[in-house]
Order: sequence, then structure tokens, then C-alpha cells
Amino acid sequence: MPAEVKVKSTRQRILDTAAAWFRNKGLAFTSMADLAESIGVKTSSIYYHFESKDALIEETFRIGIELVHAKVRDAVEALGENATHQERLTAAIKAHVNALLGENDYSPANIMNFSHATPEVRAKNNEVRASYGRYWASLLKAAQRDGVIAADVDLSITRLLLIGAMNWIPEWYESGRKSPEAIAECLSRMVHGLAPSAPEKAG
Amino acid sequence: MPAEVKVKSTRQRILDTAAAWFRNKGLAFTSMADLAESIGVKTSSIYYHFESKDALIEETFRIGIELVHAKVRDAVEALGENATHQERLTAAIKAHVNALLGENDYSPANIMNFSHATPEVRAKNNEVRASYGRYWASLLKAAQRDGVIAADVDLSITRLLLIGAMNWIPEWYESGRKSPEAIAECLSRMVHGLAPSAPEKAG
DNA sequence: GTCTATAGATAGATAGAC
DNA sequence: GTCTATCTATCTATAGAC
Repeated sequence: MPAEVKVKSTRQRILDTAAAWFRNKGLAFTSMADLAESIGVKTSSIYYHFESKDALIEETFRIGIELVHAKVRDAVEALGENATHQERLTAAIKAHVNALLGENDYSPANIMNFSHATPEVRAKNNEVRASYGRYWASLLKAAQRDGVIAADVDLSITRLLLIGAMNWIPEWYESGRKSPEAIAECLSRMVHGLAPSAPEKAG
Repeated sequence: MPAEVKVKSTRQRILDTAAAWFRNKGLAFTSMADLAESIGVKTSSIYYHFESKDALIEETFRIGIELVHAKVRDAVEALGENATHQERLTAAIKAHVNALLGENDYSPANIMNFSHATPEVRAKNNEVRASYGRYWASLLKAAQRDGVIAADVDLSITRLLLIGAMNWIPEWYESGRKSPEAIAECLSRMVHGLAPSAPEKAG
């Protein structure tokens, strides 16, 4: 294989461009003509690679979840066996936040548009999303078993609130103001508040 | 005024119906024809009351924020002067969560669709949203001044993460599974974890 | 694998009668 | 204040040449 001049396939350029448009404009405000023009082909060419707009959306969605799942898993595993469960949670939070705010368009494209996709597209994305959810559930369960999270805390609600706080970040984040690291740290500290030694809730 | 037979004006029925459709289907999947048919009028009639679809969206958005702002403020003020700042935060969280999960369609319609509206619509909604944001900022600032939140916690990030965790709830909430109260309590407990006495974050 | 050309559907919006 | 009728624009998707 030639080391230089790696030309991306048209299919890959369609996916990359679609992810960027979906992230920045949303599904409805992204037309097949927009994508074609960005790439420098005609609309009909896209239909050689994807049978429909929904099929294209579905594929970008799948990639988006798989990317963030892989980054989070890698970040946690990079800590090694001796890391505390609080450290593992913090690493997972940082990785997820960075995936949503970084240069990869696929993950934010998924998170920001999933609820506005058709039921068919959502259904086909369900398994890969559920798999990622189970990974977080396992992290939280291990933390609770280890005493990092109090025994009476509802892990299901905790997980959904935690991921929700992160998934909402793209709605308000402006690059240059708050760093992804500071955001992740603040959230990690909130989760740490669920520890058994934390003050009981008032009222 | 007659006590019974209060017939809602067409304008009000358009707004109510639009809020419900925007909440359940999203902006792009709600056509003016859908709304007209739901109400029992013709599409053109809507244009007598609203000059465009965007104008209709903008009005439902404004109502949605004003409603949740009023409910949160009322819930906090109902506590009286002697309530602790933790109690005030908990009451605010409960009120916001209930507004997003309750029968009022306007607030969830706004929250779930704001980022998919046109820049013009978003801009016109900015002031009322900023006002609501300032209210939360004042709640958190008072809590920090009172020692309920540690002095080194970034209140701006905290506010955005907290509201984000709540605003994401409609994405995963299924009525009948977890109660709004249990969700609000879990989140309140997380915020309580930001207290000075809470364990310091790990590594 | 990409093109030209176009079908077919639906959307937001307007004109003018009543 | 609501109607009928229609305009115009845009979008997804397809047929067939190259």
C-alpha cells in the first residue's frame, strides 16, 4: 500500500460529511443535496452507496456509538487493575465527554439527533446503544459493590442522569470557555457525592 | 363571564396542539397540515393567527420556558424563609423534573426541540431562557454562600450539568417505571455531593 | 461508479371568496 | 375568521446513459 496519498473512498466521504452535517445542522436540515454538494458529487451518486437517507443516518449512528463505547472502554482499561472504582468512573466520564466535544463528528451526531430519527432508525440503533448502556451499568455496579456508591442508590436512575448530564453538554458547550476536563471533573465530583460517607439529603 | 362552556379560542387550540405535536413528534415531523387536521380547521386558517410556522414555534417555546420558570419559582417560594438552601435546591429540581414529565406539553416541547430550531427562533427565545438560567444561578450562588456547596465548585458548570441531567430525562423516561420523585431525589443527592464535607474526588 | 434528467410527494405559504 | 384553490419551493428517490 502506498504510504502517501491515501484517498478516502466516496462511501467514507459520504459518511464523514453526513456526520458533520448531522452534528451541526441536524437531520431535517441536512438534505441529500447538501451532502452531495459538500463532497463534490451529484445527489444520485449517494444512492449508489446507501439505499436511503435513513440507511445513511443509521450507519452514522452506529459508528457514533461504537466510537464512544470504544474510547470509554479503552480509557478505563488503560488504568490497569489497581485503579480504584472512583478513578475508573472518572476516566469513563472524561472519555465520554471528550468524545462528545472532540473532532469526531459521529458520536455527537448520534447523541444530538437520536430522538428526532424515525422509529425504524431508532430501533435499529437500539442494540448497540443498549450494549453501551450495559457497560456503564457494569461500571456503576462494581463501584457500588466496592462501596464507592452507597447501597441504597438507584443505579439505573444514576446512570441515566449521569449520561444525560454528559449528553446535554453539546447543547451549551462553547469551545474556549470551559475545558472538557473541568466539566468532567465537576461531574465526577457530583457522582462522588453518592458515596456512603456523603451527607444525607435534606428534607 | 359564563361559568361553564369555556370554549378555547382557535389561537389557543393551535398553540396547545402544536406543543403536543412538537413534544411527541418533533418540529420537522409536525406539518401545518397535521396541526390543522388535529384541530379541525384548514391549514390556511392557522396563518390568520400566526404568520409562519417559525412564529408558532417561537410562541410555544416562550410559553414553555415561562411555565417551568414559574413552577420552579413558586415551588421554592412556597418553602418560606426558613427553608435550608439544600431544601430549596431539592424543591427546584423536583419542580423542573415534574414540569418536563407532566401533562403540560409546552416545556418539554421547548427543551426537546430547541437545538433543532432555526437560529432566528433560538435567538428570539434567548432572553427568556437566560432569565430562567439566572434564576438557577442565584439559587446555586446562595447555596454556595451558605456553605451547602463547596467554595471551589464552578457554579456555572454545575448549573449546566444539573439542568442538562434534567433536560435529558424526557429522552429516556417511560411513565410507570421510575417516579419523577425518585429521579429528582437521586439528582438532589448528587448535588448534595458537592458539599464541602463530601469526600474529595479521587485521582 | 457517476452522471443527466426527472418523477412523485409533501411542505410552507398566499390570494381571494364568503 | 375560515374557507377553497393554488403557487412555489424543496426534498427523497429512481431511470437510464456513459
